[in-house]
Amino acid sequence: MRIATWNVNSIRARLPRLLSWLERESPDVVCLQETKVVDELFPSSEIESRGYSCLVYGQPTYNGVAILSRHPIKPLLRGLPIEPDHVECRLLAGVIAGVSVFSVYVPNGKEVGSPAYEHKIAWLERFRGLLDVTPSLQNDMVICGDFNVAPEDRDVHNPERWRGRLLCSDEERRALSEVMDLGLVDVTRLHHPGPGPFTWWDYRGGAFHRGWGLRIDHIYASLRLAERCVKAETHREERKGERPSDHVPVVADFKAR
DNA sequence: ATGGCTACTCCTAGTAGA
Repeated sequence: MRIATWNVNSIRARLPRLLSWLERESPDVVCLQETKVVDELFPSSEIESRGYSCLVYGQPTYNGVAILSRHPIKPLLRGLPIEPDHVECRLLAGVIAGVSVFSVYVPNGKEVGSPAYEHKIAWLERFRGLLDVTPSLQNDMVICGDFNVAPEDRDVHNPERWRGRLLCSDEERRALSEVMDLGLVDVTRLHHPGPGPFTWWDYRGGAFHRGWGLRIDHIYASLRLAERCVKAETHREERKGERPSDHVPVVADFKAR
């Protein structure tokens, strides 16, 4: 089973690239973030014609998550329970072939210490609370997404320059590690000691060309599922060429039980 | 490096992203 995650930075802007990538890589499951579109305008028919079902949870302009699958999807969750009045489409989950699949888009945080930053930390804490009562943790579960956190220095092209800054601050890393401590495995790290592989490069300043990347997109598997992970990679070629997202896909392969 | 992209929208200029 091939499971992927990709922050596409607008599903409509990225549709041609997504479709050709789907045909080339044939993932079984794809978790998308930053789709930036309401559900009625999600390009479901184009994706379904390539053999995928779509589970979507979107809003105009901002955020938006989706799960594409070659196998039937049983919807599980849309958003964090008890969301405040301000709705943000950042979490979607479904069950696919016995695996609980989560697509998450963690808030960016804007600036260390800002209200947006506090919201990011609180969001991770609430997410932890949700997972803590999820029985799937003991079974087959995968949490894919843009976590907007580079967990360690080896996830950063220049750790000294980034130290303490947004995406790398101690508080963000601690909030994420408390989620991981519930019993999740970073499957990329099973196969790559680092530095990298990076998943995001700023659009500005030729960051990709200069190698100024971060690893902020992750595939986290429950202990039981992680045992079956035989391969994990990033598709950095998707950062090249015509109209790329600023993120690239992360792809993991799991052997059958 | 922190600018100097990119994509969005009921303000094509202002906001957000990371």
